[in-house]
Amino acid sequence: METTSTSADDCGDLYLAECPCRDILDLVASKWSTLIIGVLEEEPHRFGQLRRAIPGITQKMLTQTLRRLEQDGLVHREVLVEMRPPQVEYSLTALGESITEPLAAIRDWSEQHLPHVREAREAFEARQPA
Amino acid sequence: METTSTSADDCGDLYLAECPCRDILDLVASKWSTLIIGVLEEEPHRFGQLRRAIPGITQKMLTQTLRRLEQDGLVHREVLVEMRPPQVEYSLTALGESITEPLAAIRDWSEQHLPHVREAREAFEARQPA
DNA sequence: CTGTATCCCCCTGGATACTG
DNA sequence: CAGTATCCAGGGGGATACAG
Repeated sequence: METTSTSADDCGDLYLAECPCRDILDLVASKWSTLIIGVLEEEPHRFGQLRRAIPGITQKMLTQTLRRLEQDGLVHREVLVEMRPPQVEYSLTALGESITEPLAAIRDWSEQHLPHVREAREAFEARQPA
Repeated sequence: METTSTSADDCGDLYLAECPCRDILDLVASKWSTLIIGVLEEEPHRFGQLRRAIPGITQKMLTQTLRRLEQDGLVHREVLVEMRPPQVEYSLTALGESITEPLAAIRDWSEQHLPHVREAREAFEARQPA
């Protein structure tokens, strides 16, 4: 593994199949991760608040995705009250905050180019009658 | 996540569930899309060349992913020879080239922060004995 | 309120065989 | 060479019930 060159086999060359960025893409790719990060980017949320902030999500997926984000060091989980009813607050770590920028890059690209993608899709359908 | 001027609900507010960037994330997220884009970023490739350039991919996924990228206007498909054996060349469109930058942002983040993610994972495992 | 456990469906994606 | 068609296993993720 190279130290400084940022070249060759870490992601640039043809052999990107096991490239580390796949790890991150898988993370970011998951439907809910980005939504959760997007919500936490604004301010810390408790479990129920997150649930309400993200309409379609199930408890299972919320827990599951939060665990993964926590495990990967992007989200911090803090138990506010040990008693019943429990209160748990989730917030972005510094690492988590840092990924919002690349995410924003994708979002910006989407906003900017989605119309073109839509056009392309229509043009494609026009060419390929279903 | 700012709600700047672009109408609130396209990606800015809490209601990002059906945000257009999900479309793009899904696209970009798919395991093979980024690999194919990464390869085509260097130079146009024919079908078989792509197949060889991306070790683990099956014909099915290559075709399928290429179709989608073509449909979304990111990849251009050109039939070089109508006869047998057929020759088809794939290349990035201008739109496709433009997405390589946000992709690079993610890749850069990965290279920069993956060690931290790894640390976080180990620390997490240490805390949560399986 | 914040989870865990279970069931189960469906879709992704792999393997394989066949066609123009 | 560049695909299409078919079969099928595995896992993601939804719905629901239950626990601390």
